[in-house]
Amino acid sequence: MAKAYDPKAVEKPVFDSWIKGRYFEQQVLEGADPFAVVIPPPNVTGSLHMGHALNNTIQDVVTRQARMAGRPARWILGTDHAGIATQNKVEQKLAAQGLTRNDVGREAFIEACWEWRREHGSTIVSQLKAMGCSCDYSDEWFTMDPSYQVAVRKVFVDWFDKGLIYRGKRIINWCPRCSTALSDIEVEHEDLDSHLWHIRYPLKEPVGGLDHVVVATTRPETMLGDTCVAVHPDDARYKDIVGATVVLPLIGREIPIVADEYVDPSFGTGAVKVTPAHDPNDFDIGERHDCAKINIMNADATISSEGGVYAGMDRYDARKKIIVDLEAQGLLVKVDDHLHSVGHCYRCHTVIEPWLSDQWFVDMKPLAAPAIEAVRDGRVTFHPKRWENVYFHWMENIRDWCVSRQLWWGHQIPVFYCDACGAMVASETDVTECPKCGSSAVRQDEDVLDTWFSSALWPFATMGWPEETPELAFFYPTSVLSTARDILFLWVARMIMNGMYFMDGEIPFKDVIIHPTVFNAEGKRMSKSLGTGVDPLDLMEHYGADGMRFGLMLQTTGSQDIKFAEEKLASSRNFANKIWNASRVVLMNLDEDFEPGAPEAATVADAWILSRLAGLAATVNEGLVTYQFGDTARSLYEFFWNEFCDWYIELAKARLFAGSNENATDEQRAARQVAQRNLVFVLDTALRLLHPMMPFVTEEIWRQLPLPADRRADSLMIAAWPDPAELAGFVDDGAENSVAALREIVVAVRAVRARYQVPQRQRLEVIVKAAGSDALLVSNLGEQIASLAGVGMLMVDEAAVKPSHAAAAVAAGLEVYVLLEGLVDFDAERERVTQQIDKVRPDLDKLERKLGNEGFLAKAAPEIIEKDRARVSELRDTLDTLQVQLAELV
RNA sequence: GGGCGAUUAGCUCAGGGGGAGAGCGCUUCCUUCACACGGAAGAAGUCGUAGGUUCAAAUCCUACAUCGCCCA
Repeated sequence: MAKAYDPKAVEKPVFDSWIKGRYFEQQVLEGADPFAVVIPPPNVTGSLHMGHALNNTIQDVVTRQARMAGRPARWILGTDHAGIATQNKVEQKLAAQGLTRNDVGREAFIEACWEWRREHGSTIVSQLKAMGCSCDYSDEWFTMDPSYQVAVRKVFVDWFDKGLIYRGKRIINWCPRCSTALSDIEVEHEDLDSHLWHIRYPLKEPVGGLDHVVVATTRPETMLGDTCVAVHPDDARYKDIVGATVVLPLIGREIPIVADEYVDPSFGTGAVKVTPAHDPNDFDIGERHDCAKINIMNADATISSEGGVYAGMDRYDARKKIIVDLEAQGLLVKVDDHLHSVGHCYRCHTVIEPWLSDQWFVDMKPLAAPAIEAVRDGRVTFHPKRWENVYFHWMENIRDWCVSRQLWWGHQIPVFYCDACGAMVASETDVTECPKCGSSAVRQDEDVLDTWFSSALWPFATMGWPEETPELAFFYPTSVLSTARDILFLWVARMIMNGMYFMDGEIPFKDVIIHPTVFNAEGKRMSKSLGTGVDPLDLMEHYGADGMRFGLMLQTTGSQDIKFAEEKLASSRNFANKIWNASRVVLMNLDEDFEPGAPEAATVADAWILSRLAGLAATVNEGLVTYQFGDTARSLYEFFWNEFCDWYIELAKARLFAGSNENATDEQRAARQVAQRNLVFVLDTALRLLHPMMPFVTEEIWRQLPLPADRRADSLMIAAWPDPAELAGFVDDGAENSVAALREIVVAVRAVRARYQVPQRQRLEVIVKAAGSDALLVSNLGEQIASLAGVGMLMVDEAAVKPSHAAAAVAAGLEVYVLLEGLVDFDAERERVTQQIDKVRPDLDKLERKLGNEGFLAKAAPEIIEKDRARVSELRDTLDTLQVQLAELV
């Protein structure tokens, strides 16, 4: 084995061996308890970012654990066709040749999209492989696969026939750059510093001395499309002018003043201009008062021919010009500063235009009801649970979903129109002849469906639905869905609704993990365009895949944000190296003829490490099934480094070395073998527990371990998960206490050595003052204490008196004297002991006061009182001892 | 406006009624035959502020402050 762990040398061959062994593939296994995960399909245009790195590590950890625990585990892989994003990429490519999609035509454009996907679509999959993700790479899905198209069409036609999908002229969110409608949740709102313009609208005829009304607006340019002015019906200021007529400035259109409950009298002037074709609330007001809906904007956000002299101008140029013109006419009353929430396209960040157009909608309320119930009654559980409230809030206020997109790349809406008789039918197969009149003048709707419409089918369409496949029967519902919070509505909620609707009310997954969002070290959103991102591939280059994975797991706590700490990856890389080297020392100390065997609690050290191992197995098991990744990673780290490496291996060395000596006795040889077997057993078990988080280094080492036949497997990833119940028999509180005492004494002696800079190789003489069971304990641990603390002579004496040339310490409640002929610095010792007294005394005082408190004695739990009494007695002993030591330092 | 989260050592974060913890960084010592990606020993915190509940609060409750996210 190399002296240091080299991820580059290990990862590729290990991964290839997993592929070769086909361990990632999982067939239907009737009668077994399946474990399935569907990957949140990454955008086919995308490359791996930190969110993916974290999310896929989580999925791999739970999948690997389940697989080792014996469940048939399948992690279903694939990508999303990402309508807008892919179309943008291909349009950019065309633009480089001076072409637009209209130049090449729809068919050629779609072919270019497929071409793009063939060239770039596997990027992210290869990156998942680099991470070691145990997805089933032989079963890769794409939301535009032919069979997936069948599923999408079936869903659309089913809903269409049941009236859950309808076409309507509504205000939708229009992205002028992408030139498509978006759903409400694809719009990101951002508060921008803007203005509230107060504009005077003259009345056609004065009413009761009033000759105008002042409206306040954040969007003056839309006035071109105003078709009424609204006030609140109870607003005394405007009571008289309701029903009067206003002459719209710049345009000259006569429009009415209406009274509507929607108007907030306290906002602005209490009078609002109403533009039904350019604002959803205005649309509703317009509907109630039967006002015209005048669309003053083109698809590219320039002013349409309805906009008079402003026609053809960009919306913001028109705004400037309109303000100038109003001011010139004396109609601009004032301009206030105003913080305005502005919607932006989630794909390109262009400001959204609320726009009146014909679109397809899904009626969500009937779909939402059972999906709410499934979370309410716990069939679906969110982790952390608080996300359920966010889900409920959105689902209970759900609005209809605009699913049509004016794009070419995507699932074309399977609705066919007959130009001869005007019939409209939805069909799972292409229609070439009108089913009503037989005409062949039939054309398909030109729009495509929202990408999320297809990805909402992911948990069952990836199992072959609508075919009744064995996979679907076996693996659905899936076990866990892990994802980022920003697609809770876009995807998770819709999957639950779709799953329940099309799978006979069966949920698509039982547990939903909403993992933290990874921000950069400054707490800012990671963004490639802003250069604030960190590339997981770079991180793996520096720290290895295991280092990156474990470093991410350490940071995955219940918090909703991670301020990315690269130093955690560095310590995780060091941890991988530590695992490597600990394994090296174990393997290097095995003999050619080593016979694997069961562990044996032959010494207190053995009993202790086996007890700790049992505790670790329980902790890790519990941690992983409850998705406590940070805690679990910490437990593994602490056990392996601070217990196994720092203490057990060091303790075992004495037996290993003594037993390998030429002159070793049979007894020593036997002890060496026991130590060897225990080292192998603990390492074997620890590697299993570590494997889900650090698959590469653990696999590489594990294959070199000589194991008993019943513990072998072709790969660690399919070896048995340690069963906490089987290990529970090793729990040994006595051994844990003994080793705790041993550690305290060793540390105390080492501290003296460090304080006086006694060279490592110089043996020390130590006296421990102890009586009764304490004396027995220390005597029994004598050899170990001696070997770990570099002690040449250890004496346990009930009546020991501190020699004047000794440094003293208190450890495990016992006095420890370290003999230092001519070395003791009395002044320094006095200062140190004084410091210790100053530290102990306040603790003791506090505890004594507590135990003198009658309320405490009356109400606290007996075991707490007992524990505190024991502590007081120990602290008092310590304090007494320290005071005696101080007095002797003269 | 409503909701959620965060505030603990210089930094990044655990801990969630009963002895303040880790990693990194820092100080001192050590190339001893697993590991310097290492070992040994240390220093370092009025647990955001103010109230309250309790025998007991970093931990529970209520306000407030600051930062962040979501919804309208």
